[in-house]
Amino acid sequence: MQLKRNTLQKSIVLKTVHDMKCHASADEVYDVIKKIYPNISRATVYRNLNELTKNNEIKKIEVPEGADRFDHRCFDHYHIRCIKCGKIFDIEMEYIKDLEKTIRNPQGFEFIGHDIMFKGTCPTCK
Amino acid sequence: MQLKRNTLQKSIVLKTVHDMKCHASADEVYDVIKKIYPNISRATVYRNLNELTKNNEIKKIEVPEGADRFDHRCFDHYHIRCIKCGKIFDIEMEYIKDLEKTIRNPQGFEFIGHDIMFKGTCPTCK
DNA sequence: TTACCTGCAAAGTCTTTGCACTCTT
DNA sequence: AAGAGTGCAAAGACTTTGCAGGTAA
Repeated sequence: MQLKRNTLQKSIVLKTVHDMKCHASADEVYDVIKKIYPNISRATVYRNLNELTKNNEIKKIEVPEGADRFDHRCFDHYHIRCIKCGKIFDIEMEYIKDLEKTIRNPQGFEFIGHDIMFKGTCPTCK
Repeated sequence: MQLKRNTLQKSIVLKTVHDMKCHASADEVYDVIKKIYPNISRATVYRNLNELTKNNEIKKIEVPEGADRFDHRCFDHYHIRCIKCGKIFDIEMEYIKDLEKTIRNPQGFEFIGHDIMFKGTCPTCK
């Protein structure tokens, strides 16, 4: 499915995620956009972030401990979450394509993929 | 830290998680308890689940897509989440103790551990 | 006795949704 | 013109918290 229409709001959301170059939450994206486009609605930001994720133009990182993050890098990669500041960082590690194949699977699950989330302390918080 | 006091509520919460032998959410635990102990408060269930987690008597599985789950098995292990029914299942796979050691770590993170969450379809939903 | 725990209700965080209006196509 | 997208406010899902009263040690 493609974006059906090109609205100003959609392109601003995409551009903002790309420009931020970090793992921003929907609200952080919203706050940045609001400064240059004060009438945008939070709901519109959420809707567009989700649609851009579906279309693979950005990547959603789902974080159990808090708000989901949005990443301008679309390829699969792993993350670490700092337990002190809560920020998400990229991990420099090859994506393990075949991880699913190493699993004993007597029940017969159909695997689609996996995420690895490391926990730790970032250099700033250490 | 240990449980400081043994209250009826605490022991019921622990017993219920053990007896359920599944990856129940806090609300599912609450619903079961409510049948036999109708006056218990949801807040008490949440508080006790969190305290039991801290004390390593149960294990909290943090799920980005929904409510956290509580597991009676305390050792580290991985899970799969069915994208259709949302249920969590155990994965029969060795915990990779040394995963953190394989990471290029020029920024100098301090690693504490990791979680792997597989995605897929369970036998029932397939 | 006293500090911890409980029940209750309210609030908090993050996200989605219903609705009427607007704008792309 | 049609219907997809928007802004707004409300609601929804999940969880935590403040407070007054209750209870284990």
